[in-house]
Amino acid sequence: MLKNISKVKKEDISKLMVSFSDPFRLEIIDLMIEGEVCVCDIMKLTKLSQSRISYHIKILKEAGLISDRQEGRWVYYSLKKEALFLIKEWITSLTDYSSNKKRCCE
Amino acid sequence: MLKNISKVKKEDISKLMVSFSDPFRLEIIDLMIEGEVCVCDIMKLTKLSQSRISYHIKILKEAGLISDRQEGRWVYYSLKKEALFLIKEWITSLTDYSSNKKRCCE
DNA sequence: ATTATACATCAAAATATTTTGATGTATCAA
DNA sequence: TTGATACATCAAAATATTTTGATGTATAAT
Repeated sequence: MLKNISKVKKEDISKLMVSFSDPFRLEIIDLMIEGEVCVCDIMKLTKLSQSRISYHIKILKEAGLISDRQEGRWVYYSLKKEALFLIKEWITSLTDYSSNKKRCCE
Repeated sequence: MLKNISKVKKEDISKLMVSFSDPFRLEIIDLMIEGEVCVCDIMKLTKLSQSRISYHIKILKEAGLISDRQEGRWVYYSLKKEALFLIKEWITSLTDYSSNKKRCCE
């Protein structure tokens, strides 16, 4: 079972996956691929309201997917590579270990 | 942006990610790593109710993460490798293309 | 035919997430 | 010190998801 084949904790994966489960969060994540963005950037590029963006940012932050860096009045958000690698590792363990064993043949 | 670096459609990813966003679905997915399982297997191994399992199975099926095969009264569910690879490809494009560019230096 | 098993589906209730608009806080510029 | 900007947070409303228990359908065994 997965709990045994991957070092990654299920609760961590679940939270990270929640990050990706919302289309607006995917949009925000998209914007972060190119590098740091502030809430104001996201506002300009997506037409989402400020508090709405802050809400989604909070979800991403609590999942551990993004980090923040304040610079004056601005807060710059960016993707945490380590979190991306964690997911990659997890999905890799899924693809590597998942079996095609049929029930009829065991 | 991601829409340009990955062939994978954002709606597909979002739906697949929803599959992983629920801890009970993660448990069910876990059981499928070893091969096919029926609802009755999941009932025995997780103590979730039958209709509850069927509900989650439906989500996984509609996301395209699992396939089903009927054999008599039983329906066997298993992970679709192609879906797993789709996610892997997508997360790989994220890790490969995401930049550490800081706002101060552009 | 009748009954049991395996599972799907449904409607209602319970619960959780998301959105909105208002207000709060910190930083900075005039 | 006043006003503007950038963002966080909050409570209420809107919306979506999940759970439950009941019922339905197909298969198979008696």
